[in-house]
Amino acid sequence: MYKETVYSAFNLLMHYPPASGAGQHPQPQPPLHNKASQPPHGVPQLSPLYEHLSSSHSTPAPVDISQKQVHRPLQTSDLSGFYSLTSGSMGQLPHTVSWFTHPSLMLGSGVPGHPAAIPHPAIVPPSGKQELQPYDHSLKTQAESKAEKEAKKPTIKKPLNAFMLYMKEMRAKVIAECTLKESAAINQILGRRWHALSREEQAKYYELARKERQLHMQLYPGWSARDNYGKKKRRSREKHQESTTGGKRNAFGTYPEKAAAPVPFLPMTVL
DNA sequence: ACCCCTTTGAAGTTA
DNA sequence: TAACTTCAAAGGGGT
Repeated sequence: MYKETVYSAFNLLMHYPPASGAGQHPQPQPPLHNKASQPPHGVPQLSPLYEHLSSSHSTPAPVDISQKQVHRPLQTSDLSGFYSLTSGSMGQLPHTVSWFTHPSLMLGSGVPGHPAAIPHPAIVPPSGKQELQPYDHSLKTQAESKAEKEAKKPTIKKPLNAFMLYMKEMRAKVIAECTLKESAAINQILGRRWHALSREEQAKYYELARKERQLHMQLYPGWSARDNYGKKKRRSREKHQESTTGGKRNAFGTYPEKAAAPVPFLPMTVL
């Protein structure tokens, strides 16, 4: 039973129907939450990463889920075993490890007694911390307890986009290449590197992100990005606009008018 | 302790 | 429908 679950989850991950339109630029992609939407344009066929996996990995025969009826939404527990089994070996894969190590895919919520039976990292308490000990709820009004109940609902995080996946994979490398530790500076470098990537290289991450969104949709069918709106404490809108939309985003989606924070001296290879 | 910074992209909201 | 806003990750810095 456990093995079956692991295999079916693995097959699901390995054999999502690839998108059509190979060779074009991967963006923009239509929203996947739109059920009527077509597969994204420009996303290549299964990336070399997955070809490598399907050809060399000693797994059961592939199952084409496009031909297979899915009778219920994929459950987190369906994939928990997958994570615990694969998280080690997948680290040796070429190109990237993010697909298999990304929190949204590290679905380890529930193999009882298994050392890897950790909560799904995409589902976190709203505060991101351990919950406090309960106290006397009878002292609260109904509205208060309802609000608290709502607040205690675990937060399902957004799936990572292509750039986030790229950052996750490359951050350690950039940090190793320079002495910087500050994430803001690292992210500036990663942003430049992202633009320096070829379309094919970027396409790999767009494809991963697309799969991630698909998996997220199956795991959490009713979830909407709106669910997390307002959960972060943010500074006042006025101040925020000042810093982010003081200038319009350019074609690259950045804010050219804004004075870029100086990046300390770095070797040319880093930038 | 907790928000800000900084990046891009997806998705939600507003006009 | 275009423009705008929010949130995903990360971790040092600032309050």
